[in-house]
Amino acid sequence: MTKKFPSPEAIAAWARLVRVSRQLVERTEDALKANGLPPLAWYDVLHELAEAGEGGLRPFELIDRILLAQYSVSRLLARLEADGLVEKLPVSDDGRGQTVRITTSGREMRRRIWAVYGASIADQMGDKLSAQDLKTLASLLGRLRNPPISD
Amino acid sequence: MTKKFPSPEAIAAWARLVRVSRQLVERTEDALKANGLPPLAWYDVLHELAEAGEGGLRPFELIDRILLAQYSVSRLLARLEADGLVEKLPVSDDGRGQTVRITTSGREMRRRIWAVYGASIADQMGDKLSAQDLKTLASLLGRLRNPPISD
DNA sequence: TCCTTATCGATGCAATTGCATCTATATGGA
DNA sequence: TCCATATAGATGCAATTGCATCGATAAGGA
Repeated sequence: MTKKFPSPEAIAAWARLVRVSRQLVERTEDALKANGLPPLAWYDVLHELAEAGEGGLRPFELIDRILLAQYSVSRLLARLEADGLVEKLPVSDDGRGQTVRITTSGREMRRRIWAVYGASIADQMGDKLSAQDLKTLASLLGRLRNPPISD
Repeated sequence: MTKKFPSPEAIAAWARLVRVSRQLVERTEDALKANGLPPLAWYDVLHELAEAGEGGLRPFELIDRILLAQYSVSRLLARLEADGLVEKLPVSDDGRGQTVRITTSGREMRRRIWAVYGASIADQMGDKLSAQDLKTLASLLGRLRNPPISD
């Protein structure tokens, strides 16, 4: 960690970034709760698994994609399985592991969550900034990532 | 909640925003932990109280400034008090309430946290974007806020 | 004054999270 | 083959969080 201090612009941008993202996520979580739906993290997993298709994903692959701790994923999957939204299959060539696949009702739940989640994104982002501004925003944010995304 | 779907640009910007802010905050929290310092939330409170000066702040005023639930603030203040970083004073004209004031060691702790926090902001934001880009970013984010900030 | 309602802050309890560690299997070298 | 080490995933326990509610004081109207 370099020993130095941030510019006023960096501080202002940081504060905005942290505040705004918290507010947006919170509003979305509230909307989900209000509709009796599970938290965003569930969507993230269901989304990744839906993308992965029939082959499913190993839990450790999921850890890379959604950024959660190993134990968080382990428990999240246990809850999803208990709700019948995913199924765990033993994997032939690695006795330690398993493959997680989304079920039909998992896909159904994903759709129901998206109805609320997508609307929340539209309300909170699409309605506030033009397509051009959204691209600029994404690009600037991409440069903050680690590793940065140039696009 | 309007029933509609977000544009691809809105989805991309949302994903970036959520991911990047999570990553940045996480790295900062890790840096604090690595230096044996308390979480960011402590800094937020100490910062607000330092700004407020001798008069201190009522807990409910703190709730407005840092966006935390009432019970979170109540417990956070209890921990800060237990660590001698803040002190609670009865308030004369309202028997229900109290005034919270930062102590000398609270100011000291704030400085120590800032040494790490500020460096993290500089590393993660100041070094990645120009002052102009940081202003653009803050401005775009401001328009996502509720209520929006025009600047 | 009395009563109803609102506000301030704390807290019991259940659920969730974080940390450390565990079990089981895999891998690679002697 | 045997052993040391690494990786996959689960879990016990303590700390933290979220929800609901509580106790206490305040405010406002009848």
